[in-house]
Amino acid sequence: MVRKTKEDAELTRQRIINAARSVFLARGVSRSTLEHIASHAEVTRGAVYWHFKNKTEIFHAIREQVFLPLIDRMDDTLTMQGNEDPLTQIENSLCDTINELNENIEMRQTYEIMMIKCEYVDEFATVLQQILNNCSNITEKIQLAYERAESQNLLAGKHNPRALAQDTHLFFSGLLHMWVKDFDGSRFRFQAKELIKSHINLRRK
Amino acid sequence: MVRKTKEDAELTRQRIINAARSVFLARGVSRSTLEHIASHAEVTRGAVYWHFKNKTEIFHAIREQVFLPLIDRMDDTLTMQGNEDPLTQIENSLCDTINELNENIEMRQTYEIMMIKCEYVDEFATVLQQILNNCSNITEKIQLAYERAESQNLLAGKHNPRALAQDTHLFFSGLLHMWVKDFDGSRFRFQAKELIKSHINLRRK
DNA sequence: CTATATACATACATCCTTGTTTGTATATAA
DNA sequence: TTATATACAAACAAGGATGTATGTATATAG
Repeated sequence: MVRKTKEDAELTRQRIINAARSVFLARGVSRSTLEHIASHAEVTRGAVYWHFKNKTEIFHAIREQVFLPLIDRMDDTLTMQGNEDPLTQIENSLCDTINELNENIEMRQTYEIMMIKCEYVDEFATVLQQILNNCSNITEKIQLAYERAESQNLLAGKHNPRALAQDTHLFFSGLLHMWVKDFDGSRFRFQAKELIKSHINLRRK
Repeated sequence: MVRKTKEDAELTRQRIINAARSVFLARGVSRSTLEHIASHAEVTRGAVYWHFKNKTEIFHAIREQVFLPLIDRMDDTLTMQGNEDPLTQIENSLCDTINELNENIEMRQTYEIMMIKCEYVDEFATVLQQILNNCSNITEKIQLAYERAESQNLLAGKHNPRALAQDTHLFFSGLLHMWVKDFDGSRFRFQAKELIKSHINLRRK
């Protein structure tokens, strides 16, 4: 069969993306060929080349599909003035991300690909800058929350919010890396939320 | 020229390893061919195949050459009973690693390759387990130091050493990842030691 | 109803890359 | 001194992988 409607076409595009995510995860980005992806999506390389210029474009599509919404949500959780105190807000936003990783297969796979199934050279090197930029944004958001916590006199000791935010960000960054590497869940996944909780409790008065 | 003495042979072996490190760094592990490595080492693929079974073996050689001594040194710094207090001992051991990254080119390159220029699939997947094991060891060492700090009544608040050690480990793990990604040094490298210092100060009474 | 653009499938040409095999000069052991 | 193992270089064989070019059926616009 050929020539579907626009909806059909969009559907095969999505199937190619999903197939690519599975193949990238299993074989790594560089060892994945367009033939692997195509056959896993039950189409031919012709279809893949119709929807994407090359493998790199598929990679970016996968990345954006997961990370663009994620960044928005992270921003919301941290900025939203809920009825919790700022420290709990930080704790919840971190735990939410862990929850998403547990429940959202696409997100979990995408994280794993970006962290340990991809080589950041040539066309992929630009992604590193984007990652660093996102980190800066998140750290700033966390800092704002710590500033609110400080003004509400919730913090133990007299540490400045900037340093606290950077420390929290690095902690969480490390946690995510370990979470991903901990396949069987025996080392980090099972206690991720407790680690977050005690990290935040370190700062509580 | 052919057939050198044993010392000559060992020397070319080392040149191949050094060449591979450079090539891996520039092109990523999977895009690096044995021809790239050979020509960069000014030998032919024949020499490479003589010294190594394949690319994977070179990869492991690079890894072991840097990480085996590193682990030993990290152990020493943390276990050695110096005249500093345990918290300073932890701080110093982390700062030492940063110093090494700054000064030791091979180590810096190797870290970068392992973190962002390598895909952990198939033959490389086993490395993940080794990484997790190393992390466990280091965390335990840090925990012992925190226990000493606790018994010397150096800690602010009443947090258990295990949680503190895990938090420190995750923080440092995140820091190393960011350190590597921060090419121009504008975001993390320049303040890495300050970040370590304030992380430790968070725990100080 | 017809023409055209769309959404693919198929076929083709080219370039690497890998692993192995063979050749060879020389250090070294006997 | 000679035989053999060593430390490579050079040649060989074969299989992918990529990008493009071409073919084609059909939705859709006019």
